[in-house]
Amino acid sequence: MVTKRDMILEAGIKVFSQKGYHHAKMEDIAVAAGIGKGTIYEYFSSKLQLFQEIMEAGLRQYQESVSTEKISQMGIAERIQKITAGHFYFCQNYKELSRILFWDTDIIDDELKDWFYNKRKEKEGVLEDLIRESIRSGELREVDAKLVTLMIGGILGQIWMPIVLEGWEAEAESTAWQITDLIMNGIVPST
Amino acid sequence: MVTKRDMILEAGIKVFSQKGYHHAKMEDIAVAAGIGKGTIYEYFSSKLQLFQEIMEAGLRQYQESVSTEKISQMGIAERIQKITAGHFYFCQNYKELSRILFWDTDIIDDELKDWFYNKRKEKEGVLEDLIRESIRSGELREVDAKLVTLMIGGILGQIWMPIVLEGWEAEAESTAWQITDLIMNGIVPST
Amino acid sequence: MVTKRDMILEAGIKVFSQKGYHHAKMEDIAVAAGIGKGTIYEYFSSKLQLFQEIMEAGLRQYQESVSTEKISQMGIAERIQKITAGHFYFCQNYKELSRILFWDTDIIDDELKDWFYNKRKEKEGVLEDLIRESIRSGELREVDAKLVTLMIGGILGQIWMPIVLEGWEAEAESTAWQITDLIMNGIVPST
Amino acid sequence: MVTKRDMILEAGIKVFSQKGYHHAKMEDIAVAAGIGKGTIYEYFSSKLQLFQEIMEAGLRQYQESVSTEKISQMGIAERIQKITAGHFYFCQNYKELSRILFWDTDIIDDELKDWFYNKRKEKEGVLEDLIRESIRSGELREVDAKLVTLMIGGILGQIWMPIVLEGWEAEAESTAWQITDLIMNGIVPST
DNA sequence: GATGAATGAGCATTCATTCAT
DNA sequence: CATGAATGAATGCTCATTCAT
Repeated sequence: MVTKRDMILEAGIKVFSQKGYHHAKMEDIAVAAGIGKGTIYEYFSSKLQLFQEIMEAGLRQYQESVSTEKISQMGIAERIQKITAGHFYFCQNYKELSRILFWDTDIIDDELKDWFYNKRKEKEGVLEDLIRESIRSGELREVDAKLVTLMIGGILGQIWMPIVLEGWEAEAESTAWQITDLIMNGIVPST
Repeated sequence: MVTKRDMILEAGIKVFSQKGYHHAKMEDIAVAAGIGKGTIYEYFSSKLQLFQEIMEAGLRQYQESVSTEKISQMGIAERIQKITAGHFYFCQNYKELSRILFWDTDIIDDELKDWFYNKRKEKEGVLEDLIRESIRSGELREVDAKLVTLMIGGILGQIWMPIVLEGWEAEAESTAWQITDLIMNGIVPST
Repeated sequence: MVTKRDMILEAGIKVFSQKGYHHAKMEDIAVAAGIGKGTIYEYFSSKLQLFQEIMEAGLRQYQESVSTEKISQMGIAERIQKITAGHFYFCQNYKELSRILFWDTDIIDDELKDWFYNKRKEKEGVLEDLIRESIRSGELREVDAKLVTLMIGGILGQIWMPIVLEGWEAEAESTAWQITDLIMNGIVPST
Repeated sequence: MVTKRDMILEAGIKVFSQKGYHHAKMEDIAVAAGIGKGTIYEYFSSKLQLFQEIMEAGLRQYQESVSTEKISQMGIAERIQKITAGHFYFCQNYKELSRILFWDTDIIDDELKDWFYNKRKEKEGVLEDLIRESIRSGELREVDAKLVTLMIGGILGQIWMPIVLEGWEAEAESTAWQITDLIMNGIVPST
């Protein structure tokens, strides 16, 4: 069942992603949700708190999309492909939400900023450990794990743009494989 | 000579990068520039225009840092390394400015957003052409030029973070080479 | 039998006296009465009307406490003592109510203000007549009846404070006699 | 010179005394002062702070009006007369201000309330000491100093009403003497 | 040119009141 | 009768911008 709370969250995602946090008026969100302005405050204590909830819920959903934990017997290439494909799916299916999560990282509130930054670091930490592990096992060559993590993170972050802003309708699975290939094998011709 | 206009731009960079566009007050900028609030309006017509000028000037300066046009006889690896190193230099030397350019891309104004997005596409177009050219010449294997461009762009964008937020003091030249190596040769062990 | 209406009045007295008219929320009163917010409106048409009813009922109750009409054969000193003692009783037994009546006379509504002011004038009129009568009969010396009325009214009004705010537990009857003595005989030593 | 700050205080006194704290809008005050809404905030940080300043300044001015400290060789009767006359003057000349100080003691802010209450207690303390002293010296008979203090305070508080609300234009000096006479000698005929 | 006092549009939030259940 | 979710009018406060000096 779609609760009124969900309707507000949905409306918040739409309005925040279109106008950004500061230009989004509570009234806009209320109108988008088809309710009165005051009703929002029955479910959320403030504009900031509504935004935070959207961020948290969005991040939770995103985590699920890119999680590879269930399949622990996976090689590093498969993992990178899974993460990439999951990211693709998420961006394509939750364009507005992904806009909020990956693009409009404005300074809204210091605490929120820190929270979000730490979430990101945490996520990167997992990936970095994975890479370090793969180097140790010989699956990967002796590369700088931190740099590789940044590289992968950057690619994912960048890919959001053409998908959401230009409506790039790439096929997630195969494109994810292409990207994985690039990361794994580089771009020079194999000798 | 440092004109009063430059002082304001400088102050704007500092304040905007610390507080973000919306939390930066014109008065803060005036104080940071050591002048009166009204004086800013002698040189810039509005807060938005001041911000735009900062963006434009910043982007111009950035272009110079990462430009490889002068040395046109360069191989693709050298070019990627030069761009990366230039990016590094820029981020390390203009931390505040780079924060504005690469991080706080809030929805401030639709026109500004479009303008900035187009600048980025333009820059990417140059890189994409370069890659296409290199594929044609056999320097690179048959990869998706667009994906590779996104990849490189993403890496550069991501690298900003640890430098500015965590004070990562990497040696630009050699780190740029490491990154170039990753892009060129991937991360799997060479067979 | 305690009707629901009475419960609301009771709750209103408590909440209004604790928070004042403007800071008292209808919901606070509903909670204090152990009922739903909407139910108040079944018995009172508005917040203001609820307040008015409390004032009216309070004033009626107060009138009874200080009334000396039944015993019309009473001397002026006895009357003053009775009024004072009645006032004492009322303040001690209905602290919250007396706070509303004698202290928080905020400008809530012009009509209410006028109504309350007239009630007061009316009450003072009775006292003033009484004093005038006593002067005529020689019970009192040739004093300004209006001033004496103000004096007595002021003393009663002031006495509320230490009782309610500081929990002054004076014995009503004897204290009322002391006050009467002060009013009657003044404070200079008898020659 | 009448500064803009003073104009705002003046306007605040007028509007607060007419409408009460809660019904007074910042815009009303601005209009009354003939200035823009935002200008008030150049001089006062909030509505509450503006009100506090009015209270403080008013009380300071009141203290001066009723002070008898300079003339320490005064008998108790003269003192009471001076205080009463000062109170009269103040109420007649600063009707609006006195309305705020002596009448609309709404629950606006707990801290403010406490502050005001303490000021009052303090003032009463001085008077009470004075009375106790006069009892010791034999100027007054053995009365309850606290009760007498309440009595005098109550009379003064009450006198405000007819002056401000009904425009009672009594001659301050002589009326103060009448009141003093009542307090000193009571209302019964001298034997 | 330079200034900063003055301005008022704009917005988050509160809460008395309504009404469908 | 009783309820409480929904509402929107009302208002304190911010800050980009103006303009008299």
